[in-house]
Amino acid sequence: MKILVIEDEKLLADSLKALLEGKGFAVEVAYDGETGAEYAELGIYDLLILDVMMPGMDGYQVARQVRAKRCTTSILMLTAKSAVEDRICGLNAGADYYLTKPFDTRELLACINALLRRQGKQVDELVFGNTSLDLDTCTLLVCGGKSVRLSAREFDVMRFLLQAQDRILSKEMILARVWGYDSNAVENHVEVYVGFLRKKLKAIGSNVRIEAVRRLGYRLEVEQA
Amino acid sequence: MKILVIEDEKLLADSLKALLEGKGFAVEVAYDGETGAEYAELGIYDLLILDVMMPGMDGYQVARQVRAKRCTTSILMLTAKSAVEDRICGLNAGADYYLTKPFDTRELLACINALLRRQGKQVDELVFGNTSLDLDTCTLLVCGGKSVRLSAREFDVMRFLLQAQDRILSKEMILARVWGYDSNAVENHVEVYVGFLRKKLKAIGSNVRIEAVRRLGYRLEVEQA
DNA sequence: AAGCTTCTATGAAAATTCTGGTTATTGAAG
DNA sequence: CTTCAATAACCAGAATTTTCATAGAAGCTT
Repeated sequence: MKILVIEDEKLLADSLKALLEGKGFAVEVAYDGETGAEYAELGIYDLLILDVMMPGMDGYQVARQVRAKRCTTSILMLTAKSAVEDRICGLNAGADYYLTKPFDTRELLACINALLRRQGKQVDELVFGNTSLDLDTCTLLVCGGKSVRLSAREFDVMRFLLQAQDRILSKEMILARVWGYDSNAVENHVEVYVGFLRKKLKAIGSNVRIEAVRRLGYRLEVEQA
Repeated sequence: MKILVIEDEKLLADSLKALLEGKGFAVEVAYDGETGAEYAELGIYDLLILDVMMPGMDGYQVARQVRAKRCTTSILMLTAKSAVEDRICGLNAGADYYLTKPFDTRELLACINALLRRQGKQVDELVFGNTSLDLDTCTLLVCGGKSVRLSAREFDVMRFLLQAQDRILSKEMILARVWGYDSNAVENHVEVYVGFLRKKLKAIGSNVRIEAVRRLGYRLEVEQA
């Protein structure tokens, strides 16, 4: 995670850098608006922390220019100006969050997390071996390879297996979970669907195998080459 | 643009609703946390406005539950609690922005815009494949080609599909979003309107197909030549 | 009436379940 | 260490059920 701090007060800028680096971020600092905007437009940062009041180009101008260049990096505006008008101005200039100084460092970190969480590839994916299950599209895909759609029932079974990772799931458990506790489906249904899934896993070249564990059930396993 | 307000003070809730509807948003209100969470989990809203202090389930709990259900709707938290700890708690619970009462309506609107802008949903045109939807004229058009007018209902369905891009939308979700969660429309209505849209997409030579995903719903797909 | 929306009905398609038979694995007895 | 029942797993295809697409009629609204 790469953060650019644009702040003319060296003291604050440097202490921010230290704080954030302590939390594991890669931090760069620009001490004026012009260079800040220039760096920001590279589009290589995950977040900009932007002071409003700076000599030369102020924070609003930087935000507007960055946005005008279609750069969508999240912007956290940080300033001593606490008037409502200033906050509105900042948000309208393209900021994603507005925090007034003096700020609590824990609050700053919570904001940063919220912003990164929002843009972060909210990976709605379950993974095992080289294979993952996309929850949005019900698609099973091999890392950098083929993919295949699952039917609703196949998807439910696969998801349950992936959630269990390499633990063993009994057929009773799978039945109860996928078909429902009170359905009258029988264990053979599980066997049939495991069969379907094995076929599809093989078709896309997955290294995940559904291993049958006698008397106990099934579990996922990564095939050794 | 659909907003859900979760707020137990009827007066505030209703004036928020009026304010936002005046700005062209479709607004629904839940007067307690439980029903609010239930509605929110439908995933049909573009934004949740969430009060923290409510009897029963409070705002933090609602946010956490909604996030636990993998619902990524933006959350704007609104509350009288102004302590730093509360703001941190809200953000960590999954909120995207934290605003303290009393708030300036212009600031609220600026926040909402910032959040919606971030979702990339404020654009005047939704695009998929070679086809786009003009929000001003309710017109579906193929890049450099023909165009066709959509009826209001067709438009709502198409817009929802385009917002979801290639994610699968269940008929239930489309019903809730387009016809309203409390309408007595049935799933066949969705099927019928998908039929209409397919006809129009074909008529203008679009490469966008509305694929039916059995048991799960519909999704957009670009037709391979 | 025209156009949009809703409703109903029907055939088609696909997913799911069921069935019966074949193959594999286990554990105990020889 | 074999052999052999017994049990479990697997498979292919048929039967069933569910879901989907479409046409056309009916109802509204303007």
